[in-house]
Amino acid sequence: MQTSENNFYDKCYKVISLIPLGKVATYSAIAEALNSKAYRAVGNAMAKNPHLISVPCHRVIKSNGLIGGYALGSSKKINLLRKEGLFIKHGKVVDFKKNIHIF
DNA sequence: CCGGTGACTAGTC
DNA sequence: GGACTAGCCACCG
Repeated sequence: MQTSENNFYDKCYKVISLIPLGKVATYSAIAEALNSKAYRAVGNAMAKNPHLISVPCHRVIKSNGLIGGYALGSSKKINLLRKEGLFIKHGKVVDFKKNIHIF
């Protein structure tokens, strides 16, 4: 019985886990990868973040390049992204378009 | 079924 | 470029 591993949420986590280190993706991009436009639902999946450790949700940012939010605090998210080689300025990723991961 | 909610987005002023 | 509004989809009670 398929406990539950084919939901919209789990799909989000799966796609996000595909993001390589040093790269980022937008909520809309993830929704597109799921063949949907539910970028809001993607954010909901992160908000529940049952896989905060297993999934690099910190690599997910807004389409605007803003950091967005994080379960441990946006500051922690910025710190992690910086350690991955990304540049953050004023809460936004610098040249994030060059580090966007395309699925 | 319906209303409220959210780690969003695009458009307008 | 900052602030506000409306539209958007999935989940929960």
